[in-house]
Amino acid sequence: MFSSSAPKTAKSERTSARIRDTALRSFRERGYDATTVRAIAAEAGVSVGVLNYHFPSKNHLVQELYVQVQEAHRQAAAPALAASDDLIDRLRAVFATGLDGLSPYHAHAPEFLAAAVSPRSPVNPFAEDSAPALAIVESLFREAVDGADTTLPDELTAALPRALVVGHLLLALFWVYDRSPQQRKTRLLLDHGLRLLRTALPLARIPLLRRPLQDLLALIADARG
Amino acid sequence: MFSSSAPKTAKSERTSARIRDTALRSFRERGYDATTVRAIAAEAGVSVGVLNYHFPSKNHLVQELYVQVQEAHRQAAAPALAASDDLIDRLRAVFATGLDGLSPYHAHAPEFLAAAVSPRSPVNPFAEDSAPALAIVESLFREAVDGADTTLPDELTAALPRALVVGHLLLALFWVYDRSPQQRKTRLLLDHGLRLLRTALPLARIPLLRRPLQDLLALIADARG
DNA sequence: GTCTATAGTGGGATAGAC
DNA sequence: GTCTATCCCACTATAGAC
Repeated sequence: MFSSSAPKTAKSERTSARIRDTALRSFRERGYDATTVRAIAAEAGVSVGVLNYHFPSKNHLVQELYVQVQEAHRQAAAPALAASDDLIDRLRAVFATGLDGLSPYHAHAPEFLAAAVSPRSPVNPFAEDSAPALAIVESLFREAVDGADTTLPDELTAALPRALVVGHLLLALFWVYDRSPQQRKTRLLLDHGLRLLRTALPLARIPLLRRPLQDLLALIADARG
Repeated sequence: MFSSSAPKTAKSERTSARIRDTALRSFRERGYDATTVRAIAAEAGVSVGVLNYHFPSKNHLVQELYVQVQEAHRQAAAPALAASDDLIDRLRAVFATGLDGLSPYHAHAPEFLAAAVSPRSPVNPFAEDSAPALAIVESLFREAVDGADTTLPDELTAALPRALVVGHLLLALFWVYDRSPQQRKTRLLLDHGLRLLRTALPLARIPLLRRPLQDLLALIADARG
C-alpha cells in the first residue's frame, strides 16, 4: 500500500506530496468533478504527465483522500473513547467522529461516491485495496466494545464489531444523500439506531432470543463478502 | 416521466425508440463504459447531436434501462405471487424475480452502479425521478404482504413494505459486488434473511418485543428520506 | 534508471448552421 | 429536428532530460 508508484527517492516523495496536497485541497474546495487533473498539475507546478506518473489515475488521488480521512477518524476517536465506559456512548463516539471527519466533503459527496464505486477505482469499498481501511474502522469498534463495562454473551462481543462496520458504511451512504441542514437527519438516524441497540442488546440474554439476534448479526457480517 | 425531451411527433418517437433500443442492447452486450454515445448514434443511424437532442446525457439512456427492468420485474412477480399464500414464500418471489431480472447485467454492474449514484444521474436511487420506480417495488411488496394468509399486527403490516424496499436495494447492492458463480452468495443471503424473518415476525406478538421490532422497522423506513 | 514534457487518443457534451 | 464542427475532459505514448 504505497501512495505512489515511485517512492524511491526523496525528491520523488516531495513531488508526490506536493501533488497530493494540491489535489486534496482542490477536492475539499471544488469537489471531484470540478477538480481537473490539468488544474492539479498546474497548481502543483508539474506537467500532466508527471502527475500521472506518480498517480496512475484521478481515482488514485481519491484513495489518498480516503486514507487521510481514515487516519483522522482514528485520531479523533481515541480521545472520544476515553470519555465513557458505557457501551452505547462509546459506539456513539466512533460513529460521530466518523461523520465529523466526513462533513467537509458533504457538498460533493455524491461525486466522490460515484468515483468510489466505479470498477476502475481502487477505493471501491468491496475491493481488496480498501480492506485495510475498513480494518481500521473495525478495530475502532472492537476497542469500543472491549473497553465497555457492559457484559454481553461472548459470541455477541465477537460478532458485533464486524456488523457495526456495515452499519457505519450504510450510515455514510445515507449521509451522502442527506440534504437536511448540517445533515441532521443522519445524526437522528444514528440516535435512533443507538437507542434501539440499547434496548435490543440486553435481550440477547433471553434464551429464546439469543439465536435470532445472533443470526441477525451473522447475516449483517455476511454482507461483507 | 417522459422518456425523451421531445415526444411531440410520431417521427420523433420512432427516432427515440430506435436510439433507445440500440443503446439498451449495447448496454446489455458491452456494459456502460464500453458503450460510447458515438457508437450508439452510428448504429442507430443518427448523429451524435440528434442523440443528445433526444437524450440529454448518456445517463438518461441508463434511466431507460432502469425503467425497463422495473416493468419486467412487475410482470415477472405477478405470476410468482399467485403460487403461494405463505408470507415468506411470497416475499421470496418478489425478491427472487427482482434478482432474476438483474442477472443479464451483472458482468457490468459496478459500471451501472457508478452511473446511477452520480449526481448528474437521473437514476440516483435517492433522487425524485426514481421515486416512481421504487413505488413499483413497494407496491409489489405490499401485494405480497396483503395477499398472505399470515396475520400480523396492523402497524407491522403497514410498515413492512417500506422496510422491504430498503432490504431490496441493499440486496441489489450486495449483488453488484457478488463474485460467486451465478451470484449464489446473494441467493444465500436472501435465504438467510427470509429464514430470520420467519423466526422474527411471529415474535412481534410478544408485548415486550413489539416496540423494539416496530422501532427497527421505522428506522429502516426512515432511511428512505 | 529516474523523472519530465509534449503530443495525441477517444470520450461526453455543446453551439450554431440549416 | 437534425447535422457538422468543436470544446474540454481523463488518460496514454513516447521521446528525451537528469
